[in-house]
Amino acid sequence: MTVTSPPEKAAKKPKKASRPVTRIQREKQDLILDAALDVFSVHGFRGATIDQIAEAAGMSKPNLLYYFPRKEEIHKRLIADMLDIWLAPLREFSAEGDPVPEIRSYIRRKLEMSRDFPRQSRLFANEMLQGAPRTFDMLEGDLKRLVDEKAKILETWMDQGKLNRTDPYHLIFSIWATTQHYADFDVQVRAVLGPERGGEGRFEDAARYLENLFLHGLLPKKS
Amino acid sequence: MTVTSPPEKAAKKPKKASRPVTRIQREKQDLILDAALDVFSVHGFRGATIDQIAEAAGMSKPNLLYYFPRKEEIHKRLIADMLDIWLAPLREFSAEGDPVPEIRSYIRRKLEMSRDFPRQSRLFANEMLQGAPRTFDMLEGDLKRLVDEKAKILETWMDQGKLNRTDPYHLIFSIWATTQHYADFDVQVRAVLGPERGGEGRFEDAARYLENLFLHGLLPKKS
DNA sequence: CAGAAATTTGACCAGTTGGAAAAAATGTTA
DNA sequence: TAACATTTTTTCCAACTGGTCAAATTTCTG
Repeated sequence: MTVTSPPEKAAKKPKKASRPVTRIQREKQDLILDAALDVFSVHGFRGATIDQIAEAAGMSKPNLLYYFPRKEEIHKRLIADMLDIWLAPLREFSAEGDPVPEIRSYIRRKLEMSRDFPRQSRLFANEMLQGAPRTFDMLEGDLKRLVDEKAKILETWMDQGKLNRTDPYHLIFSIWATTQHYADFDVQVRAVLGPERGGEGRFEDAARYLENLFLHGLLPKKS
Repeated sequence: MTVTSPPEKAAKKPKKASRPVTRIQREKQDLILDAALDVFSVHGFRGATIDQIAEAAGMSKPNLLYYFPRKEEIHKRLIADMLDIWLAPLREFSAEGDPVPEIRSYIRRKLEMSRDFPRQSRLFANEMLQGAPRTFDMLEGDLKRLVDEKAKILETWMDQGKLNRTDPYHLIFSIWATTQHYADFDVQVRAVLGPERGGEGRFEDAARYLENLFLHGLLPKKS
């Protein structure tokens, strides 16, 4: 059973000696990425269209495709940029300090990310909901290693009696979940809090509540 | 400037005396809804196609459209069904009991929902990420009222010294966030836990961890 | 300013999408 | 089983989709 050789995928793209990236290129690429973040973070990869992104970026579709030859290219780039920003707080989580300030500031930082980069959070959430088709390797690799490392730090603190003995992985999950909630479920949070309490102050309220929850729990000490 | 009268939208649909729904209708509708839940929960409304759903349901597109004349109809129905299931645990949250068993069982129940109805959770998450275009009224209405009511119960317990004084709204958010995380971010949870700890047992681990966190926090009592 | 390089545009295309219409097939029931 | 209602399939459509291509325009550089 003979088979005609499959059509070679146009080898990588020439990119002759990769030209030095002009001012216009940087500007337009940033414009596109910003617009694409708006669209992808709301509609996911499948639900977003190049036309939508081009319109949001104020340019024609072929013009956009001049900078990013395919839709997936833009998405890949956004995911990579996002992961960098997103994992920074966890990377800073250090064995040096004491658990209280360390955990407290980790929560603060993650909450600030939700406040300042909500679109990135939603982009990531969308990717997870879809089963991480373009991120799975990274989750199993870099992320797992990073979490394993930080979990060990937490366990050390538990051994030293500085923290209640508990599952360090689920501890990390619960910090992720509670902080990212304010970006991913923003509409719900606002709707439930109503106009008065749903303003910018909600992040300060959340920070105070979460610090308290994570450090002391809900039950009075002398229970 | 005269304008031709706009084309009347085909008045509602006759549905002559709404026929009594046959056996086949029920069966096929359930089949479609199940398939649609698979697709919508992963790709969101925009990202899902009728073809995909029809294929997943094992029928042709026009056949599917015979039961649900438009895509949005299916989605609307799924959202309504989901909200019913999803809010049941909160409705059961009662002022009668004591805070400890009440909160503990709320967490358990929400976690069981994430385990048993992950697709519904993701459908809801998708809707929130998109800014709740088809759910917003419900969030501001029914949901807000329900949460207001339960927040009052929590405040009563705080007044009685049975709970630490803290923000009851953010308390509810944190329970939602931590429990739904196991459905919405399932891939991530599994990837990070690895093959051994990422099995079915992860829900039991999570339940134990979360009960502990919410009741006692992370710091040892005699801090 | 001329020429080259970079950027933008308009026309186009094949495949997909949500959906309509009518004919064909299959139940249901008197 | 004939007459009727329900269900399914076939065919079709206009709009949208991701993407190509060559020509036109703009920007940069000597």
